[in-house]
Amino acid sequence: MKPVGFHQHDHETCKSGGITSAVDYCETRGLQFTPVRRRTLEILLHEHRAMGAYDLLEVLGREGFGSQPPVVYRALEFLVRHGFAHKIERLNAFVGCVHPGADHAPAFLICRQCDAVAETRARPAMALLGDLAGEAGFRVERAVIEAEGLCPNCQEPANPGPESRGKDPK
Amino acid sequence: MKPVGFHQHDHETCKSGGITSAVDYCETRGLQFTPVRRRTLEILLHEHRAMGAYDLLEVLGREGFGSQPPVVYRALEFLVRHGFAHKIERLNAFVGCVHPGADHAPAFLICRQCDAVAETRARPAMALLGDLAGEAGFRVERAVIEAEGLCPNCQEPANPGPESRGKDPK
DNA sequence: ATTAGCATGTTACCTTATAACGTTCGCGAC
DNA sequence: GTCGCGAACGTTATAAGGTAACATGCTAAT
Repeated sequence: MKPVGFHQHDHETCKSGGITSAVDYCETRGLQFTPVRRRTLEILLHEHRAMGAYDLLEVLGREGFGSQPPVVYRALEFLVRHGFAHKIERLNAFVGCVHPGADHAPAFLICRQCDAVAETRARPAMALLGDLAGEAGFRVERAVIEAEGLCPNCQEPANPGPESRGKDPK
Repeated sequence: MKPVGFHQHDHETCKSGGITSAVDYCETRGLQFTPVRRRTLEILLHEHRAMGAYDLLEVLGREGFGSQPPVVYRALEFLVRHGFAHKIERLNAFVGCVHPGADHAPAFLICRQCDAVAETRARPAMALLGDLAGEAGFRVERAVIEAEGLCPNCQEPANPGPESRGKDPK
């Protein structure tokens, strides 16, 4: 059940950090960090990988929250809107955000083997992209940058797929 | 019905160019550029914007091809696999590729107003991204880069949405 | 107490995508 | 020639992702 981040890290800390910074953020702006929203973010942070809305929904349902799609989509919409989570377009899935608050132009590194997702800074790449686009007269408002490949763990031949939780090699 | 490219261009040429280069490519590799595949590409090139699979399917169906989803998804899979078309993840939609063959690390500029999609070179941004990822030990295999914003046409206040074909401003 | 706003829940439905299976056609082996 | 094969196409059925619309309950302001 090891939560596959790219490197060893104190997962408890990164989970609780994500939550407390969401709490703070909401408090200072009068936003309601309600139980579903909180729990949804907790699950995302705990799993530390991209999860489909319906996977989340199943968990929420089992825990006594509503079990219909709008429940989870609304929670996700809130989390994404305020930067506590991100949608991975490539996967139609969601990840919790580990760098709370901050300036946030994230790019994602998606391991095709174990589904782990890491967030990295996209600012430089964004700038370049903005320039290129500018030459064409296009004004960029936001950009999706998602790289797919192999994470450090999965590059070691000894780790063709971390225990049972990995994807089929297909 | 003006096919909204970002700037004026000889649309006929870009259409027929796309087709003939696909024909060539397929010929030299013994690939079958069948009627459905050809027609699917023609439609994409003609429209010159991102189209949903089901939009395409409707057209194909009306023209006497099969009218069930797998028909269009298979054609698209072929076109995408060989680089004749691309999927825009952000939109769950597809565009014809105008730079046939070539080396191809495309980034997309998506106008949120009129749905026009332009392709631009992503190589420099890719390189940057690859470096950043490398620092984290991640090996990038491919990347999705999709910028959303306003195309030159839609930046002019006079063009809040090109005639009837545009999106609702919402 | 009344009203307004927002969050939650539900039902019903739409869109996007794939699995599984049968048929047809072209082609090389025999 | 015809047998067997692989590739493409077609179908039915169903999975997976996402939203519209409406009812209920809480809280906060008047």
